[in-house]
Order: sequence, then structure tokens, then C-alpha cells
Amino acid sequence: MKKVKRTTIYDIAAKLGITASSVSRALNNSSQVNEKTKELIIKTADELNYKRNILASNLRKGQSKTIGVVVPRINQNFFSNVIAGIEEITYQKGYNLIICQSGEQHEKEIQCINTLINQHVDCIVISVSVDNGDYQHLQNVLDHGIQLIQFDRVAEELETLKVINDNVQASFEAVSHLIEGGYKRIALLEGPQNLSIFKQRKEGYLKAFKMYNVPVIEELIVENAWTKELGAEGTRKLLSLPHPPDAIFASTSDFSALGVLDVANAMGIKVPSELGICGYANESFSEITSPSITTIDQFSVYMGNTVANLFFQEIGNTDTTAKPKTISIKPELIIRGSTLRNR
Amino acid sequence: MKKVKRTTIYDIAAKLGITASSVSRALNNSSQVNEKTKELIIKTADELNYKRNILASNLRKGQSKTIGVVVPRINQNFFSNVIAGIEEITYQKGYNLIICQSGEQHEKEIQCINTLINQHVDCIVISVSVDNGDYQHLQNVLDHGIQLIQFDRVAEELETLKVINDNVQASFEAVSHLIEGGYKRIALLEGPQNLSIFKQRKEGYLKAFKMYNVPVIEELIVENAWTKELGAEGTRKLLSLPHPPDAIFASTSDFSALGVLDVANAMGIKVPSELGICGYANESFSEITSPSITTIDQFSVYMGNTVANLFFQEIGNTDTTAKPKTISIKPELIIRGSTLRNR
DNA sequence: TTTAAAATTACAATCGATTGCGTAAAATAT
DNA sequence: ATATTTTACGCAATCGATTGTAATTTTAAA
Repeated sequence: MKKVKRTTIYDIAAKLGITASSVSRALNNSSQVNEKTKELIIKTADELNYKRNILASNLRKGQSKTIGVVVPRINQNFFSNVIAGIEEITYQKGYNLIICQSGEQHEKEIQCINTLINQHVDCIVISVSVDNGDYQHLQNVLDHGIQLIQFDRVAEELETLKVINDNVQASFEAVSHLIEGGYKRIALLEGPQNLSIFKQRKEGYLKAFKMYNVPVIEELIVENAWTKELGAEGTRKLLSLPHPPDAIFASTSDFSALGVLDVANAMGIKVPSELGICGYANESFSEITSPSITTIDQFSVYMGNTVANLFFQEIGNTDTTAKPKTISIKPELIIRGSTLRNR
Repeated sequence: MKKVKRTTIYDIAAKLGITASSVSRALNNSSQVNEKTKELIIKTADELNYKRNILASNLRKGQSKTIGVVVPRINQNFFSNVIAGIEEITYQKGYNLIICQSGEQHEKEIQCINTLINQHVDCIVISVSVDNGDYQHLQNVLDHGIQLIQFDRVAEELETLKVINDNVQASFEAVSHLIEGGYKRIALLEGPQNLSIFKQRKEGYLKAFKMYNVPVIEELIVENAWTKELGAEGTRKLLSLPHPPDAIFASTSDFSALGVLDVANAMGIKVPSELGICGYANESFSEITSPSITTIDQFSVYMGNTVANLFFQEIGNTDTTAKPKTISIKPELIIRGSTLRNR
């Protein structure tokens, strides 16, 4: 790869016998430059195959027109959808996205954040990893005057912009659906309670019980069952209880629900007649299993759009007294075969 | 969001009564600066919460330490995996990734490329969109002296670095597997032939027939069946033929294979006994369907790693006479229920 | 003690684009 | 025709870090 001297505004200026400032103004469509020279400059720029050096431009302007995104994993449906949603909007606005993966590790997350601060990004969008200690690194982002937007998995105590799902409500609806379907002993596979999303989902679960005046059975609540394997493991325990559940709400994910389904199939337990299953996140596969899995759609792409729009809305906002917004998106219960008994 | 004056090397220099150049050198761990002052500088930098301004640094150094990635869709399993794989490597090396989606549209792809050239990225990694006209925009990348790496869906005529799958071989193995399984009338759902990957998969299909001395039946080859819907449509046509196929190789994707499975189920045709199905790409759901779908794993994350490693290998390479490399990754046939008759 | 060599540090230009300010030229008003 | 306002462009500083070269200090050798 040979080095190529790229044309600059000085090259254009030299060729036309004018100054770089005029060239710059012309290319920025400033009214300070004559229409004819403007045209000429643009034409020449095109001829010389000129591309503005964003580095120089941004350095001068003190911005980067770049947004950093930190997610646990890029290749996880929910996150890749959110990212796709963010990109849709930011692309139009001429902003770029820098993507980092924390791999669910606190340390790596800190590193990612530091990298992004280093990059002088204009905004950092993050969904925190499970392995979360303090939030010093996020505070650090704010201290650097960088906009911070949290989505889905948020650190509630931090005063930042947030885009979340109404997990309580979604969870409540899911469990209500199970109760109304006649399921009596509804188990919960819960996720790490240090993440608010999982706490909220549990809250919704409990709320439904209260609403329907059904007593909560503690032994049917399984901690830390947030992967397919852990979901399967929890299910095995649950189903070997003296009084096993007749429904399982895998509040952590569809992966977990899939683990439930696998175990049920392996044990010859019929779904949904003997066991109802409800997942979370509407992963693409949840529609394909047999029976298909009832789940909750989080509108992930839309969530990404919302995050991006929120950012652009806020950069225009000079009111420093305004409190950081939290936008809550109402998820939707998708009822499928795994909870429909009368079929 | 209030503006925050960020500390620069000049602030550090002023505080210590030295010059910025020494600060810069110290922070770059140059041997030109005394160990004691170096320590002092680093300590002070830390105290003042200094973060290097990458824009300025890169402007000066004439590089951006940034790699641009253009894919049809971020939220498509294969691509998000490749991106994750690229990120794993580039992150360690201190490079950033800018992600763009072409949305399978030629026009948007051109825009993406221009954006990335504007950004002065050091390398552009691309998997071209289906809607591909000429490759002028890619030539333009090369003309700007930017490294170009194509992966998976490549424009063969362009002399660039390439990382591809051995589609012919994979396809050949898949069809061989079907033939050896006793399937006699094996249909092919093929993708748009302007993409070399689909051409190669067809080639592998034909090669297997030749090898086993089986005549090719033209009416069993269905053009342009590369989505779930198109796959289903093609399957309906195939299965209503006077002599329907007893196996279908959905060479385009597992989505297409899923369409096949749906139609077979709807028509009450038993898989794999009456109809064998083989997909492509080992999407996560292919394991979950019943029966599970035989498919081809492309080692997508590894492919991403390979792309990134190739880049770092090439930047060290000053030999301009060297021909652009093509790295071919051998995919693996994953045999599952949908093609296993004797069970 | 003097001098040459080596190690540090300072100075200043540079990367490319932007922008406040000043001025000459053109357009308008008096 | 002269005064005044606009318009268009040039000048030069600036963003923050890097780096070649010059200057100074330190160390080692004579």
C-alpha cells in the first residue's frame, strides 16, 4: 500500500490562486463567499478528488461527531438490533459509531470507556455488563463533559439519560397471562439481581401474584438462571420438586426459556398442557421452536432509534437545569404456543 | 451538558515548568526523556485527569487508527459475528471500528464508503451488498491509498485482500452428504448469481453431481430463493412438480431452509424421511427446529479475527510488489436431523 | 581541569481545517 | 461625484500532539 498525498484545501487554494480560508468557507457553504467562486472551488475540489480531513476539522471544532457504544456483546440479537437502530439515525446525521464489547466484564468495560473518552466521542451509549462493581467509570464520562446515555441495563443511581423498557409492566403482563390461562404454580427463573432489569422483572412477577391474590411460593423462584444452561439446570431442579410448577417464566431471556423447553422435552413433559413456558426478548428462534415460545418483544431496533434521537435532541438543549430524561418503552407480550393450553 | 476544558499536554507542561514536547515524549515513553521527569509527568498527567486527544495525535501522525466496516446489516447473525471477531483483535491493538450498514443497497453502500474515506480510516472492510453495480467506489478506496479487505461476499475482479469461505467445497460436501444418504432428486435453492458466493455454492452442487455421476435436473434448480419467504415459495413450486425432489439444499441461508421446513410441515411432508433439508450458515436457530437443520458453519467469529489479523499483518508489509492475498476458510458441514433418514 | 560525547530539554514547524478580524473592492445611497 | 454600506476575500491564530533540530546540561574521558 503506497502512501498517497491527499489533496487539501491548500492544494485547491494554490491551484485557484486564492486562500485556504475561502476554500474552507466555500466547502462549508458559507455566505461569505461569492457564488461564482464557490462553484469554482467546489468544481475544483471535485476534480482533485478532495476529501475533507475530518480529523483536522473535528480537532479545530472541538467535537468528533462520533458516538461510542458499549455493549456486552455485539453478536447478541438484542444488542445488534439496538446498534442497528442507533446507526440508522446517526448515519443520516453524519455521525459515526464506534462499537466496543465489554464481554460482560467490568474491567473490560472500564477499558472501553477510557478508550472512548480518549477518542473524544461526543456521546457514550452503554448497556452495562452483569459483572458490575461501582460506576466510577461512568461518572468519569460525565466529568469529562461527555453525554452519557444508558439503555436497557442501566445504573439507576446515576443521573443520566436513560432509555429503558418497562420491565415491571411487561413481566406483570406475562405472569398475568399465565395466571389467567389457569396455571397455578408459576415458577420464576430470575437473573442476577444486581441488574435493575432483572429486579424489575421479578417485581412484575410479584405484582401479578398480588393483583390476582395468589400466594407467592418461594421455592419456585430460582436465582441466577440467565443462560440456556442455567435455565435448564434450574428447570431440572424445579421439575423434581415434590410439587413441581405447572408454568415457568424465564424472565431472563428466551435462551433460558429454550433451556426449559429442552428439559421439558427430555423429560417427556408436554408443553403447554403440563407446563407453560414464557421467555423474554423475542429472539428470532422463539417463533420457531415447537411449540413456539410466548415471549416479550422489546422493540430493540426502535430502542436504538430512540437512543439516537434522544442524543440529537439533547445536543440542541442548552438548558442546564433540565433533569436527565428517562424514556420508557412499553414492551409487548407475544403470546405463542408455549402458554396456550386449549389448543 | 456544560463544556469542560480538558487538560492538554500544555497544561501539564506549564504546571511543571517544562515544554510540551517533553510531556509528549514522556507520555509516549520515549527514551529521550529522563526517567525521573518521565515519572513526574506521568504522575501529573494522571492527577490532572489527562486524556490524550486522539484527533490531534492522529492528525499529526497522518493516521486514524480506525477501521471502517461496511456490511449489509449489522443485526444479521453472520455479520454481527464477523464484526465481533474483528473487534476482539482490533480492540487489543488500540484500533477503533466504525460500523456502517449498506442495507443491501448499492447507493447506500457508496455513501458509506465515502463517509469512511472522509474519516480517513486506515482500512475498510466490506462485504458487498446484493444490489451491486460497478465497483467504482471500491476502486476509489484503493485510489485513496486505503487498505481494502473484502470478506465473504467479494467482488472477485478487484485485486484486494480477501477473506472468504471455500463455498464450492462446503457446498460440495453438503450435496455429497445428501447423495450418500440416498437422496435421489436433490433440489437447489440458489441465490442471486451476481454474488460470487452463490455462484460458488451452485458450482459445488454441480460438482458433487458430476463426482457421483448423477445427472443434473434443471427443473430442480430454483433461482433467487434467498430469504425465508422466497425459500418457502420455491419449495411450494418444487413440491408441486410431477416429480418433486426428495431433498432440498437451501444454499443461500438457514432462513431459506427454514422456509422449506415450514412448507414441508404445512404440507405434511415428513423431514427427513420424505424430504431432506440442508441449509447454510449455521444460524443459531438451525439447531432448535424440529428436526434440527443440517447446515454449514462458516466460523464467522474466526473469520472476523482473520480479517483483523490480515490487516495488521499487511500494515507491516512494505513490499509493494506482493500480490494481494486471499485467505480461504474451510467451512464445516454440521449434520443434523433434517438429513438423517435412518433414525 | 579541559574537552568531547551523551543525555536531556527547548524551540519551532507541522498536520489540515476553521474562524475572528481586518481590508480592499463593489454596490448602494446621498 | 462622494460618502457609506455590503460583500468578498486575505491574514493569521488556533485546535493538541508530534518530531526534527538546536541548545543546554550532564557525564565521561583525556
